[in-house]
Amino acid sequence: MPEGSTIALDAETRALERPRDHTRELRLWLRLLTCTNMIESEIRRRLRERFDVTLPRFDLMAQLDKAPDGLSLGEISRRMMVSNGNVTGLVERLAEDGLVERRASDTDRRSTFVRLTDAGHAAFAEMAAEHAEWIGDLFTDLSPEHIEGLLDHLARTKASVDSHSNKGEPSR
Amino acid sequence: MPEGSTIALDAETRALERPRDHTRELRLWLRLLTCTNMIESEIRRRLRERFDVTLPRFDLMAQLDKAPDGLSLGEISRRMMVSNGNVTGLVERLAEDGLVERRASDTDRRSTFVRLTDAGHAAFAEMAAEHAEWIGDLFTDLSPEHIEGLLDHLARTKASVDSHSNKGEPSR
DNA sequence: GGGAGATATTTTAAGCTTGAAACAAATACC
DNA sequence: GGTATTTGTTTCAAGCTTAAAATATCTCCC
Repeated sequence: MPEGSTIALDAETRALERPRDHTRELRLWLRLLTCTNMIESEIRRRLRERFDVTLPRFDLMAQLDKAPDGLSLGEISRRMMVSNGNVTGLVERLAEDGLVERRASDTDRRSTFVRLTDAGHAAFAEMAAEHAEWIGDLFTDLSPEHIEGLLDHLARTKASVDSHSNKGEPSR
Repeated sequence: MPEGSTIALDAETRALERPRDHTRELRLWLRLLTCTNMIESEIRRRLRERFDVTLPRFDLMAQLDKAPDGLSLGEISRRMMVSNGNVTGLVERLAEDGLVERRASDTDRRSTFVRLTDAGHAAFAEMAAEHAEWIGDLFTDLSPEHIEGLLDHLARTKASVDSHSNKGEPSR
């Protein structure tokens, strides 16, 4: 019973029937998820304990802090990788607390721009400083080489995921 | 003005006042989060489109699939790294769909065990097969060496995060 | 055996998140 | 110029998620 007895079409058929083994890839995905979840939970917990703020609120403020001229809701949504409707509610609650302010766009009447208020800037500056310490703290045991290696590996992982995601290609 | 003129105590004080630079660590955290979010969104989207199921439901079924004898709610909560109350509701909804069944523990009257029904096993098997393909697909561009390297790096990252998290140390 | 504390689960209120539907305004194209 | 499509946002219903408080049961230890 020689191995090469199947013809080309059979090989293709077999590829459909007997998928490759993805054990290592699954393991990698699981570990990536576990790492991220651990860090995220810890940051979330500390933000709540220390500043009584949620992670999504902090993330949104971080986006605005990097954009002094403000951002449209859609741009925030893209950068945070969350749905539009989500941002609407988040901004609404932050505005209630006086941390952000909304302003209609001059050029596009559909669009609303959001930016941090002075109070928002001050609050974020205080949180961001501690947040950076926490991250440094959690990664304390990692050498600079380890960090650079990971950054590189993740960049290539991101590229692979990116080019094999079916995102944004609905009906055409 | 020689550099070494400060005494030991000053060095320590200065360390408190001028925190180290955590730019690289922050960048790493951001990239880790982005990678995970991209993959998670894609998997979430495919699970919904293909099987009309949510990611948490899939994750819970995956835990039960690995434990033929069933798991207590608390054990599920630990393994999924989510709150107890979350699992209560998730199991409730899965039970309504006939995918899992609950049974009181013989030895501990506080505890409930959950396991997949036959329908649950069948449904999960179908989803898991495709899910594995998706992960393999997203990671297609990564060499085996890349994957192993990442697994190792992440394991050490996890260890660092683990030992610097203040989890589960309330009072005392 | 009885009380103190630990453990397993549920309930609750609040907030987060999503996808889909609905609108409104801008842009493209004929 | 007028229609068709795209783009920016909001609304909605459903589900997810959490922390904290409440309940019930178990275990330890004197």
